[in-house]
Amino acid sequence: MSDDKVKSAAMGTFTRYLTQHKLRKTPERYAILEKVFDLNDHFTVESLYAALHSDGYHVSCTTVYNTLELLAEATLVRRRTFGRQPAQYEKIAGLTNHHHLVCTRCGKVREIKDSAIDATLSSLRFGTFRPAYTDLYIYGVCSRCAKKSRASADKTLLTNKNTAKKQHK
Amino acid sequence: MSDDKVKSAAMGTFTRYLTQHKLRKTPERYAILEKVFDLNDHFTVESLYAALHSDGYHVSCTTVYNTLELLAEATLVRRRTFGRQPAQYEKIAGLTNHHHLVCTRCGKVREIKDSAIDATLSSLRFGTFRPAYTDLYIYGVCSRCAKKSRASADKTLLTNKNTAKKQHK
DNA sequence: TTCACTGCAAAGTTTTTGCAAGGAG
DNA sequence: CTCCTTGCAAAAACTTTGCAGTGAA
Repeated sequence: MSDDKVKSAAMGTFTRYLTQHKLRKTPERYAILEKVFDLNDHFTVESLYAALHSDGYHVSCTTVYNTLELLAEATLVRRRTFGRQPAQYEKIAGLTNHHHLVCTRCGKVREIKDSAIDATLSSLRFGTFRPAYTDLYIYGVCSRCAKKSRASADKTLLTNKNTAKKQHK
Repeated sequence: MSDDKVKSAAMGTFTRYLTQHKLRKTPERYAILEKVFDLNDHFTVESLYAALHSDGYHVSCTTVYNTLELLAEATLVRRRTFGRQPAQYEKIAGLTNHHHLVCTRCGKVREIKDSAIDATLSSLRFGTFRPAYTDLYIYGVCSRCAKKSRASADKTLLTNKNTAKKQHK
């Protein structure tokens, strides 16, 4: 499906959602939806807000939050949180499915694709609960951090300062 | 493995971690670790703080945050975030593996167990990245919300007030 | 003795809320 | 014409930071 088709399908879904819930179809809401579907990766409230403004379109922060919540309820956008960073959002349709490797040491996130996981996940059924999409985080230590800790096991005195600082990060 | 064994293993790991990183073994840190391993489910910084205080043990909020971060780095505790709620923590060892069904409508979380998923997940390998544990969230609409929305599709006028209020939740 | 750790209070950051003005239905 | 929405500013909620005193090594 082309990006444009994905976008217009999303607009249709959103319109239906708004109608069904007796909510208003305001220009702000559609402007935000369009922008979200133009972006091809994660974004935060702030970056979306900035992107809209740099397009010369003024929307308040409140409205961005508001609309993203609606879009999330309409299953057009997902919201995720990594560590203690601000919430990240991304459109649901039109993105290839992916999962996240998160380093517990440095917080770095790497995206991965794995069809075996996808197959298992998409076959899930839970009685009355209707799954729409899933989120998988795999925590561990990235190679860089693993190497670092192997190194520090030796030069104990030198790394002293580093480990102390880490604590307050 | 019994709860006590799990706990003392955790204390051993923590001690090793502290030594290796040249950090101090303070009573506060061990008190927090013990409490964490006494709890058998999710907790927040606040509930842990309260639990310690009701035991008559005074630790500051700062120290709780601090120590939980250390425990997370030592892979003894995991940190997760559901929706916009405060971060939830839980011990890693000694809890049976489980995943979460999250309702995108009302935010309710239900724990589930599924050995097929566990099998797939535990077999994962990603080159130099060493997986320690995983986190799976399955989003969808819970039966209660599904029923509610089916109902509101009809009695449009009556539900008007409800949908409006939801927006600012 | 040293300097990492604790606790408090103050500051930050992200997100939510109150309210008046505006515009969709 | 109604009342849902917007935008601003103020408030809230959670977390981090600065600093002085304390205590682990």
